[in-house]
Amino acid sequence: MAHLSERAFRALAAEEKFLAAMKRSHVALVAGEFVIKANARISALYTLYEGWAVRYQLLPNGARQILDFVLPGDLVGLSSVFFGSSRYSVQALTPVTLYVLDATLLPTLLREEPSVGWAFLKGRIAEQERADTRLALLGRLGANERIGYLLLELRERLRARGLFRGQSGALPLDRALLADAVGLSRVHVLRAMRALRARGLADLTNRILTIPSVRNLARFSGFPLTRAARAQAILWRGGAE
Amino acid sequence: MAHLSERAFRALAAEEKFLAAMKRSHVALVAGEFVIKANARISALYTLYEGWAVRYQLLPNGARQILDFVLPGDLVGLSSVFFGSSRYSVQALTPVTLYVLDATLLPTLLREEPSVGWAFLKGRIAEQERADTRLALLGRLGANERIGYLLLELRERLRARGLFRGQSGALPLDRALLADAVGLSRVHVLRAMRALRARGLADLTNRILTIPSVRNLARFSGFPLTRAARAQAILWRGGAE
DNA sequence: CGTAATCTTGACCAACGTCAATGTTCGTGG
DNA sequence: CCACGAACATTGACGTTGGTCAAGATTACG
Repeated sequence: MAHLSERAFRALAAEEKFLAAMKRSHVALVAGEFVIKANARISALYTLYEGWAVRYQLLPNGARQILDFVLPGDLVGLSSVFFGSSRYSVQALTPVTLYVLDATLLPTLLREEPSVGWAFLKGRIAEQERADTRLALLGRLGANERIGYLLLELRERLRARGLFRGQSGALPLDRALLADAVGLSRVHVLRAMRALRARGLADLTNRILTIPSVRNLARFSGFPLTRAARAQAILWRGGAE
Repeated sequence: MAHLSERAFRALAAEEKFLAAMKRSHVALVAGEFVIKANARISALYTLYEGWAVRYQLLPNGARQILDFVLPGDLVGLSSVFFGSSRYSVQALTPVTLYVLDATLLPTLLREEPSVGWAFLKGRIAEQERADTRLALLGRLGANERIGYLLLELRERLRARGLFRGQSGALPLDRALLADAVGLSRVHVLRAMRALRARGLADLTNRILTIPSVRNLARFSGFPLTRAARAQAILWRGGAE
C-alpha cells in the first residue's frame, strides 16, 4: 500500500479554510491565567497565536503532571468539544494571544471541507507520536536523558515555528515546570542539568537554552527525534492579521 | 458553547459505513507475529477483530516501552497511513484475527461520509486521554498505583467490549509485559502485585485477574477512571461475519 | 518426563526524592 | 537608583523507592 500524501486533498489550503470558517475573535491572557480548566463543563476551541502555555493534570495526591507544552499554532480544546469538558487544564506561561474558534461549526466544516478533517486527523496522529515518545522517556530512560530529550524536542518544535535559530534561544520555563514534565523532583532536575552542562550537551541559564550540537544531545538522549517534533505547525499564522 | 453530541452526524452508522467501504480481507496471526514493524516502509491499516496485541517501541538502549494494549475493535496503523511508516511495532500476544482495510480509500470515504471523519477524530481524542493518564501515572505515581491503575483500565476496556464480566477475567499478560507497560522492573512488578494482593485490591494469578472492588482499587490508585477507558470500542463487530 | 521459560524471593545497590540551609534573581515601592 | 522581600535556583546530607543479581520453585511445552 502506498504512502498517502496529503495531495490526496488539496491540503495546503486546509488551514486557511479552517480559520476563515471558524475564527470568531481574539483573546489575550496574562501569564498564569487559564485557557481551559479541568472538568469545567464548557467546550471551547482555541488556536494559540502567540506565547507559551502548558497542558497539565493535577492528581489527587497533589502532584502535577505536565502533559504538553502548547506552542504557537497548536490547537487547544478539541477534547472538550467532543466530550463536553476536559480532563486537563491549560494555563498561560507567558502573556498569550488566542484565536477563539466556534466549535459548533466543526461538523459543518468537516462536511464541506474534507481536507480539514484530514489535516485534523494528521495533526492528532503527530501529537500521538510525541505522546508515545514521552511515555517511553518516562518509563525507560534516566533523568539526564529525559531532560536532554525534552530540551531537544522543544528546540525542534520552536525551530519549526521560526522561534529558535542557531544554538541559543529563550525558554520561559522554570525548574518546577521541567520537573513536572519529565517526572522528576525539582532538585533532581538540577542535577541532571548540571550533568548535561558538564558534558557540554545543553545549558539552560537565565531562561536561555543553548545546545551546541543537536547531534550529540540526540545521541546522548537515546532517542531519535520524532518527525512530529519537526512537523510544521498547522493553523499558524494562517489567518489574516 | 454547547457540548456537541455525535447526533450532529448520524454517527451510529459511521462504523458500518467505514467497514463496508474499506474492509478488504481477514488475516489470522499466531501469538508473537508482527502486525506492524517499526520503521518498515509500508502503510497498512487494520482493525483488530479478535485477540490481544501490544503496541510498543524498542529504545536504543535495548529497553522496551509498551505504549498500549490493542484490544478487539481497536484501529491499528493510522500513523503509517499518514506518515508512510510507523514509529512503533505491533505484535500479537495471543492468536489474533485482523480485518485488513484499504487505506487508499480513506480520503474518498472522508469526503463522502463526514460522519466517519468525526468518529475517527473522536476515537483519537479518546485515545489521547488515555495516553495522558498513562503519562501522569508514570511521571507521578508509585509502583503500586501504576500496576493498580493499569489493571483497572484493562478491566474497564474489556468490560466495554463484553470480554470481562463480574470480578474475574482472563488477561494474557506476563510480568515482563506489565513491567514494560508501567516502567518498572519485572521483579518490582511482583512486589507491587504482592502489595495489592495483601490489601485485597487485586490479584493476578495464572493469568486470571480478580478485582473484588473496583471502587477500592480506583481510590487506591489515585486516579479516576478515564471516560476513554469506558468508551465503547468503535468499529467492533460492525462488519458482517 | 525433561528442558526451558517464567515466577518468586531475598540480599544488596543505585537512582532519585526529601529536607534544610544558602545564594540569586526579580519585581516593587520608596 | 536603591532597598527590600518573595520567589526561585543551588547545594549537601540523608532517606526511600525501585533496580540488579542470583538462586530456587513453578509452570508450559515438546
